[in-house]
Amino acid sequence: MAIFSKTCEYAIRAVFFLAHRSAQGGRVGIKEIAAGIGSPELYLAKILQELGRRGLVSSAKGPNGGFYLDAASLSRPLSDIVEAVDGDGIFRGCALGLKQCSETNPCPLHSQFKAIRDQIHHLLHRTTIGEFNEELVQGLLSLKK
Amino acid sequence: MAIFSKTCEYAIRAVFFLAHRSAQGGRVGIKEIAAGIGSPELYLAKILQELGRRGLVSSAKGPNGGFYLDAASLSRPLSDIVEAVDGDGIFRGCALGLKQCSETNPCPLHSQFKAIRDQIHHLLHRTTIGEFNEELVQGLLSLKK
DNA sequence: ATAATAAAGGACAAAAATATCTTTTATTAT
DNA sequence: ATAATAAAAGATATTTTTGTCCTTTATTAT
Ligand code: FES
Ligand code: FES
Repeated sequence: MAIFSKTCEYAIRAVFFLAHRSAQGGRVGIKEIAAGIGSPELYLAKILQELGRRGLVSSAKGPNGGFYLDAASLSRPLSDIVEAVDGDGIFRGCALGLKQCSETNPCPLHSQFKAIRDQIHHLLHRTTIGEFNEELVQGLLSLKK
Repeated sequence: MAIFSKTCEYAIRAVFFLAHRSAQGGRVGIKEIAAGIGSPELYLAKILQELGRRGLVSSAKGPNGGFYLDAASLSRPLSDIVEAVDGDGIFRGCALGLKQCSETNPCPLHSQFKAIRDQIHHLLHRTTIGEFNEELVQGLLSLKK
């Protein structure tokens, strides 16, 4: 098991890719994004459609069309992507799968895991989509392989 | 998405259940365990079979048979269960799904996530299977609902 | 207007995870 | 020895996730 679903991994990588590409103002076709992050093209298309519905990415049809991020999207937190794709289970769910995580009916791992979960939440909440553009441009960070 | 697979959640809950039940020396049938943690009986049977092969639980066939944990099992870390069921992805895998997580080819979330992953690893490694028996007996902790 | 381009949408397919069913094997008590 | 018990093992079924295909819609350039 990974922290995020595969779908969510693709979504985050794609949005990072888009962020740094559309910082220069251009639009990016699905083919280029998929090649850039190493994902199945048509599956990624579905994912971006959903993110589009939720206002996390923008797109334009026709020649010179493609996906892009506006300034508003660039400043949104990663947690928005994660919630859109994987829901809030990773933030609020019980580590051992109890119906609901609570202080009054805690599972054995509750107190320890709550602390870790909160860290994940804070990390994703304070990190914005556009935050890594510089490093991506400089090739210090990777979205592929 | 949750932290662990459903299979792994069942596995941990079942082993906790067994731990506190076999502290008094008895064996516990699969029906009772499944009812105790709220899991599908026959699916749990498969899971416990696999844990048995790996020496994490013990079992005996026939009348008065059932599952139990010996002293050795009680002192093993939770990470053994997690690795047996979910593999080591949660400890070593890249948050964004890159083939391998490394310092030389880091994804944008690498440094932040590595810290969190390490915490999860340490938590599961230092926590033993038998550790919560007292609280379970006292009903302070829950394995169901 | 027409043709070309590119995303949107709906239907379908394959793979993996979860769950169930049936038969076999080992153990115990009679 | 025999019958009853309970886990092991193997086969099958269902559901969810992941991935693909095909048609439609919107936009642009000619
Ligand atoms: S009840 Fe399990 S993590 Fe809170
Ligand atoms: S490379 Fe992604 S978490 Fe280390």
